[in-house]
Amino acid sequence: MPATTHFKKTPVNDNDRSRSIPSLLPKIKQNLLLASSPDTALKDGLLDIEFIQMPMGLELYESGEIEKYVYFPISAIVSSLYVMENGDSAEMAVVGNEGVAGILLFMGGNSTASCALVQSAGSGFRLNAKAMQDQFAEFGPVTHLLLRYTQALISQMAQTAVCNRHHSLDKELCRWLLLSLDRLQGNELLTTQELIANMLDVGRKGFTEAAAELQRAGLISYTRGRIEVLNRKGLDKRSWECYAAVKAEYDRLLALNIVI
Amino acid sequence: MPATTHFKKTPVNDNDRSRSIPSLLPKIKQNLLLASSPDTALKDGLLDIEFIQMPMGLELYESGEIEKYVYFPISAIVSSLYVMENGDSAEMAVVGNEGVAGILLFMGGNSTASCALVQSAGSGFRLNAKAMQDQFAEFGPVTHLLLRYTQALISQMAQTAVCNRHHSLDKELCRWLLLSLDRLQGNELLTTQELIANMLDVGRKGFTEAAAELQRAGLISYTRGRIEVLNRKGLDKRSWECYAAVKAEYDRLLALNIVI
DNA sequence: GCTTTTATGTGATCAAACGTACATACAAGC
DNA sequence: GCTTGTATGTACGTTTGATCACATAAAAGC
Repeated sequence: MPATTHFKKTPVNDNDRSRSIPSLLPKIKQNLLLASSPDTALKDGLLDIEFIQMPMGLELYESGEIEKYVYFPISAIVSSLYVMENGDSAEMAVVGNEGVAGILLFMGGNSTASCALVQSAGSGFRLNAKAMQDQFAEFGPVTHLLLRYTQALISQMAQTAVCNRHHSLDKELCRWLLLSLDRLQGNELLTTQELIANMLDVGRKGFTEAAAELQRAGLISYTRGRIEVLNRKGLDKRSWECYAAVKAEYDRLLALNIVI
Repeated sequence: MPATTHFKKTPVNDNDRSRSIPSLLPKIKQNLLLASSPDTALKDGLLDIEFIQMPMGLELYESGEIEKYVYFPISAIVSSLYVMENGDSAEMAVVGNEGVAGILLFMGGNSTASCALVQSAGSGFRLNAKAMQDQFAEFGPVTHLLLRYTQALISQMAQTAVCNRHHSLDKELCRWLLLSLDRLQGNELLTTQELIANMLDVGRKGFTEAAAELQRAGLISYTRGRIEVLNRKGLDKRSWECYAAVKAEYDRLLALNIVI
């Protein structure tokens, strides 16, 4: 896929809307949460699933709104942000092909206090709220999988909060880069520094310094709109356990490589 | 209850262990989450519930441990902390008589990355893990209530994270005081500045200044081990929406005054 | 090739918060 | 009344990051 599609302006691509589930199955399996769901659940419950493009900057939902869909990214990355009235915000969690955005939908409250933003362009699926809630209400394997995913997400939020509270920008950046990278193929991110800075709600200035610092240390290399990670281990080490702890918790709770 | 019991050192009081549920019912109803549960659920599912004293500083569980109990505070307040390997920590949420500590128990992962600490002494109930999980597995009104509570808790975590990220100490303190006060009777907190400072993992120095600032503004008044809130509205205003947003979300999701 | 837009680098100032160390003052025990 | 422990106040220097303004440099459009 050429890099230009990363800046596509069309909000959604409905071309694949009419495809039958069987033809979508290989793609569906690329979302690890969907891949871990029993095939029966996929066939019965996901009739309304739609394959969509998710361009960078697309707002999946705003705070306070009632959510109409949940989103299962494949190659896209979604950031969950909490935004205050005065515009102050903080990124709570990153969601990629390991999970689903819109988790609070099936917790009972219809709206959420956070908003979700496509941080890195790509594709994914969306499923309407009703179908998702029905699946959840089965209280079967899918329900338990979603609950464990929720717990993993909570862990990520907690770790993010501590990291925000205590660590300098460059450590935060290390954690962020690794978390994002895990949800992509390859070693490069196509985003501007300013976008990341906005995501973490940190001044671009401070951010630039942190990035420069990491580049000096030989851990990353960046040019306009592109950040390449050169040394994952180095970033990991530099982030203290902020990245490793989150990753361990995801592995433990979701055992993503194993189909239930 | 005399103030001295607030510093009781005995970890748990098993005196009431043998009481039958009916005789405990009035007390049970003091926890709003339990009060909102259908009576049938209380009678069927809570046979093993135990009334306990929760002295200040008691650690209900440590990070990584497998939880044996969940805790429903009545007059106690529990803080949920996330602690890193190097000791850096952050308070994620405050739990009082409106909720339950140990929420992650029924999410599927057996252990939790956070730990819980009694921040203000008092009484409460504990219920063994198995009984709690069985109740949750019924997937009835109690399950949905617990899920909504979880969502409220997530909102509190998110708001706390943003507040940590952006606001000065005195605003954080305002939020914290109000959240704690909501979970107590009266207008005073029996805690030392140092304990609160540890809770928020902020230097005692900075904390003292913030407290002094609030006292100068006539919002609180404190002496050793005792903080009295003089002007709730003032604190609310000063905390921006950090307190109000959390409170609104709890009210919306739990409608605590209404029995389901 | 030129201009326009957008991304990134830099510099200077300012406030908030940390760490450390020390000073004070209240409380409990004997 | 005295000592001891603990809670709180204060002062220093340092660091980090926020803010604003401006300089440079790479891409995009024509």
